[in-house]
Amino acid sequence: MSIVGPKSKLSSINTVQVKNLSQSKGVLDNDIFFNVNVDSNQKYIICYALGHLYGLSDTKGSEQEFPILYPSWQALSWSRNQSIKSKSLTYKIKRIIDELSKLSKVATNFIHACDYDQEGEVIGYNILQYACKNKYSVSKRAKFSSLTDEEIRNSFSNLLPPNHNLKDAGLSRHLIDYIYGINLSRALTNSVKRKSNEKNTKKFITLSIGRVQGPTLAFVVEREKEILDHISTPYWNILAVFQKNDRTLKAYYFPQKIESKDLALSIVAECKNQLGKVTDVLTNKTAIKQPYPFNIGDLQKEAYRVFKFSPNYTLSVAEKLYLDALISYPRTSSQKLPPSINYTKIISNISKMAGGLKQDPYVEKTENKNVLCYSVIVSNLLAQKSLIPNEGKQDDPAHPAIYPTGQKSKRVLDESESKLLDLIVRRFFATFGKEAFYQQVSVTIAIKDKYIFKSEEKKIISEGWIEFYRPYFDYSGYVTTDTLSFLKKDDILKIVNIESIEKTTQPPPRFNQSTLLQKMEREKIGTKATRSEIINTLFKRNYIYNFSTANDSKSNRYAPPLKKNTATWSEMKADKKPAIITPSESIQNVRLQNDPIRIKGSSGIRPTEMGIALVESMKKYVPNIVSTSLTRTMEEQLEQIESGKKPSSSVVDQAREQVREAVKSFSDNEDHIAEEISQSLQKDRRMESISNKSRTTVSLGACPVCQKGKLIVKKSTKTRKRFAGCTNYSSSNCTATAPLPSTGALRGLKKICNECKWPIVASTGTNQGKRYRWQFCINPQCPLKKTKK
DNA sequence: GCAAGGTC
Repeated sequence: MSIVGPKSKLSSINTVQVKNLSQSKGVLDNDIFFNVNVDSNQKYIICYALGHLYGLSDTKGSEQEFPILYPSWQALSWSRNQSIKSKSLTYKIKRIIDELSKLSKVATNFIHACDYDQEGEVIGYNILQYACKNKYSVSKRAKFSSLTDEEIRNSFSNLLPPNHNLKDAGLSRHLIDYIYGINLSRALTNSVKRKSNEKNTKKFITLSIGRVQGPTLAFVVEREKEILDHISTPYWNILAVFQKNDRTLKAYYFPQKIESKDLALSIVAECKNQLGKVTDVLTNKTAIKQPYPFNIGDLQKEAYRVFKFSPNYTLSVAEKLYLDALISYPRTSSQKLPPSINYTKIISNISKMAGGLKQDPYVEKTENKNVLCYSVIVSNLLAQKSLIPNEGKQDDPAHPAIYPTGQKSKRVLDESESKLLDLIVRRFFATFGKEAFYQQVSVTIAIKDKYIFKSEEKKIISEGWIEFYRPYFDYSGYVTTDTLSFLKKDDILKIVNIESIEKTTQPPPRFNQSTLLQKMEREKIGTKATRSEIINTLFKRNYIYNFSTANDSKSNRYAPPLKKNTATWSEMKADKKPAIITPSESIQNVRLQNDPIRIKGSSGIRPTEMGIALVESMKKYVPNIVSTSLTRTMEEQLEQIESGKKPSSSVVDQAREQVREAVKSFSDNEDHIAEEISQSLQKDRRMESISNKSRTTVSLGACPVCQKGKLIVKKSTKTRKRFAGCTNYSSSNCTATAPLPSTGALRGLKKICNECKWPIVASTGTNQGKRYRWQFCINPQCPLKKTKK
């Protein structure tokens, strides 16, 4: 038998030729096992894994003392923390493990054919050890990197012994991440829990930190510090408007940035009412290369840019498209498209799938004639002499870049799915297109032979691939009609207007989800498949939040107190314990800072007070965990394990020792840490409640029970569902409540029910895609409702 | 239940 990695691999093994499955019917689960003939006299039963089937866990039953330094491998289907969402996955894992252990009893040989990398080695190792009962050392290893017939056949006829070093490196990675992550997360959570027990506040939160979470959060905190520390300094530009005959053009004084106002004003005065002379007109033609095919990171960045999809959302939508066989495997880092995927076939298939289908949203859109529909692009491409994609440097041992399969969808895709698929299809087309060109005109104008003004503009002169990618190409920075090329050298121009413009230096921009992801990629933390998830975790933990400035039309979301010179920030600089803020002071701060205009910098991700407090505490007590150096040194050591220069035990023991020390310094300073974090937590909560109050509450009408309060829409802290409750709940214990529909807009109608006097409410709903409105008495006990029955 | 890493 042999075990390959993900199920997606089987489709390529299929190309080796999957033999008739009937012979195994009734014996083997055909969903899981495949009978394969690799060469004439060898038969294999092939099975796929679903990523990891086993995971590290606090050893069952025996409660290990904290910190947990010796976790053990358990089947993932047994672990308790499976969310409802992944129940079917848990079930599948269980089935695969069961089937594998049954089959392993009668198998004669074992071949490990997962990805030939650390994680792949561990996946297969665990299956061979636990499901098949200690078969790793007797197993053989198939090593192939590209999934071609030839390579797979080759690897099966040249099987290798298992790579113990690779396996050890992989197991160590798991152990180190677990030991650091679980123990420090628990230490954090517990310290805050103890603190809140003291104060008798029952609210309980989960905190977490890890090798990737830590540095990622630190990136956001450091950037925020840079922004708030930024001192704006003024500088000046000089803008002149020149005229020749009836045409005008704008040009900036060069060098553009002028540090002193006096200098700027004197230049303006010198140039006023003078004539300008064109000293140079330069015309350049530059190519705009075709884009690379998408890997997952590039897709996430592009989908963020054009649709504002979060990276995590993009991955989830791409996954759906993949499971429906509309695109290839999305979790890839490759920017390459091997010819074996058959470009021509895919391209012509896309043309077939186009004909007015959902997949080609532009086919009949008359309002946007500039966007080409698939069939036009396809005939365009097929008419080309050759089809060669413009590939990027990045590669992936296991998968090619993301490409559309050209298959028709069997179901109606929702809006996001259609959008993402269209993006992938057009990107795929674009990589095969012709180079585009723009023309750049640069004009230099001199006044009194002394003052230089420059103007330049770019115009696309040959669209090439951009034609295919039109709805998504970023045209900003290009002009559609040029305003400069009419100029010739030695032309004399009149100055129509000249003025100095005051500007100020700007702090660096805040990260958004896309740029944070790029930062993680650059720093090489996390993996292609997990980065976006980790950003999501930081949001979930309330370490970071999206902040929009007043300039953004979108919601002015809750902005926690963060201002230079508040206790937290001065503390950050002085590296000492924060001063206690008196309630009145902090409320004032809150009000001031809740006004988004008061917060410096651009829209984007900001750390919450808790996120800042966490990074600051960790910097003091476990600096490793918020620095990329942990990943760096870990990777160096894993390499040494892999090359046999170091035993894994010494590396893992070192991690154990470090965590033991960290946990100790943590408990020695627990009071400080807990104090800082719970204070920050309270600040964040206060902010949230203030911003909740400032957010418009939806009033449904007067409370019929206490007659004094109003019924408003509230959100249950437990179920997160909304319900109607009385505003006097906290002040005079009015417990009037009523259930509300979970979706749709709600509005009080200022009408009351004739029968029970409860408010009548209007709501909107959708039924089979159609919107409708309805009105109802919200009292669940209304007599009218009973008589109807 | 907390990590990070696979994947349906």
